[in-house]
Amino acid sequence: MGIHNSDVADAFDEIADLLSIEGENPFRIRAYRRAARIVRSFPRELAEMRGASEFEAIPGIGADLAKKIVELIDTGRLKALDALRRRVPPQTRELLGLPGLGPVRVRALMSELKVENRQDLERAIAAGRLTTVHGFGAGIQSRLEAALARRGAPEGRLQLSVAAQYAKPLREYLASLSGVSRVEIAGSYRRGRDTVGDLDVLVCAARGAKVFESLRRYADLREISASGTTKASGVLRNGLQVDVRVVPRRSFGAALHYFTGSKDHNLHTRRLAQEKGWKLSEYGLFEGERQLAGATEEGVYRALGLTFIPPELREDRGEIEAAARNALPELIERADIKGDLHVHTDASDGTDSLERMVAAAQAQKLSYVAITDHAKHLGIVHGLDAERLARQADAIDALNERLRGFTIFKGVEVDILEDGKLALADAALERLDVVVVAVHDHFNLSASRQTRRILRALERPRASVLAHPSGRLIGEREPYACDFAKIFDAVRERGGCLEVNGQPSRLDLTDSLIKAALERGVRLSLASDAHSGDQLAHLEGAIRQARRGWATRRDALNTRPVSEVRSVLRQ
DNA sequence: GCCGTTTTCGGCCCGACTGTTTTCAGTCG
Repeated sequence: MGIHNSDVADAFDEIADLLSIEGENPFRIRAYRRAARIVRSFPRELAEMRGASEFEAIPGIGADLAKKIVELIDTGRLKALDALRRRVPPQTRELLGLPGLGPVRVRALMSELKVENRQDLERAIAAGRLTTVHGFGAGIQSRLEAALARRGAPEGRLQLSVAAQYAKPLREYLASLSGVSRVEIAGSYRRGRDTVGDLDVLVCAARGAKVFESLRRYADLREISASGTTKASGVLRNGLQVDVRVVPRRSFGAALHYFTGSKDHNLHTRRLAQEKGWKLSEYGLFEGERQLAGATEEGVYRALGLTFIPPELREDRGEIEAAARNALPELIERADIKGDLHVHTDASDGTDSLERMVAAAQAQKLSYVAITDHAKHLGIVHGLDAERLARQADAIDALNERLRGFTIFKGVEVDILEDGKLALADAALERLDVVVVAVHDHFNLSASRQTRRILRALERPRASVLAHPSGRLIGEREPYACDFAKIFDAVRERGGCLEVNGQPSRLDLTDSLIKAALERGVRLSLASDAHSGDQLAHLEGAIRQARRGWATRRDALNTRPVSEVRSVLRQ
């Protein structure tokens, strides 16, 4: 059993929690949390790397944490964590997740009442002992009772597209209120992250109280948990947390910057301000009392000596340094996209005919589309065999004859079998323009077998696009274990493409893997993987994801005109 | 615990809201 990055991150998070309950130095705790975040989204498997010296080169990982990573990979354990668990009962962590309970109050519960987990807490409340502890009043008790009654874990993160269904109506409602001049959904929603934990809503208005009064009447709202003069928090009926912040016009840009995040990006920009002797907060950039910037985000960045940083890049992954050098990438946009190299029809598991998919692509202002129905394989519904694939190719040739200014590429999406062979023989692929290869089963092979399997498939002469390359399904399945660096190099060397799949539940590649791939010079294919005409809109998801991976127009094949695409695919 | 064209020691973002307070600590983002 190998150690994955998420195991390392989990260990660091647990250390941070337990240290906080112990009352350790908050900056030391922050270092562990930061390291956990970095490791969790790190594009390479740490276990595949060379060791301490390479770990130390990662910003945020120093000598001590590098040694701990080595120990965890080599032995599967961490002595420091084991010792910590003996000093602080590990179940106390679950108390930290309850509203109003932080490290100080958890420590008080442990020492005063011997409360170490949720059950202990329930019993203490039932016995009426909670309010005997200093700092615990009736208010906190009733909040805790409510939280304990709700049971289970708090609602997890929503897929971005699901969150959008709630964000858009809320935004419209708030924007319609009198006195409100502008509303933005900020946070990870605005950064285009693949999942959203809560909605951070920024409202430009002179007075917060009136806005919050109206918020209380919003039909989809379940409760308001906090409400002051500039800030209110509530929960929608579906459990989604909503934080609304009201700011005046002169602070709107600074507040939008602050509320968009990410946390690490904000900390970094605030440090920049500090170095110049200034102060950056949600109210603006200040030199003493004097406001230097704040009405617009552009103004805040400019005053800090930075070019405007698109929200998708704000993860403190080098964007601030790049902006200081005026070296940010010109991120890919919808208008750059000329075609889609991965769509399905009702010949396999799609719902629309070839003709309707073509019409939908034309309506999306695309100039080409590749029809890539599934090839026949175990578990694939209505997959095409060589004969049906040939008949579809005939139909596409005939339809291409009639089309003006639009091209249909003949393609297929073919399974990579467990041993790396393809589910169709090379001969059946020869006539096609685009061969999309993909893993659809056996996700749990060892990293070395999974890597060998995919590398072998990429050696097939006609394989051109590796679809949804990590295999992850958001909230359901993690990326499979595999040496992505080797796969990226193989794709580049054969002149193929890595797909960025825009299906809302996939968004695969992930942002950090896209960035890693581009650093290795790999070309992308941004694809909708549409199974119906209206799903061509999923291209938007692929574009957002590619932007988060620092992709420019030049990084994607399907920003090129049809002639160039054909020659690249045929080489 | 990390990090360094001011530093290898001494810093580490900043503000809102709540509750139990009587001037503020704790929590949250």
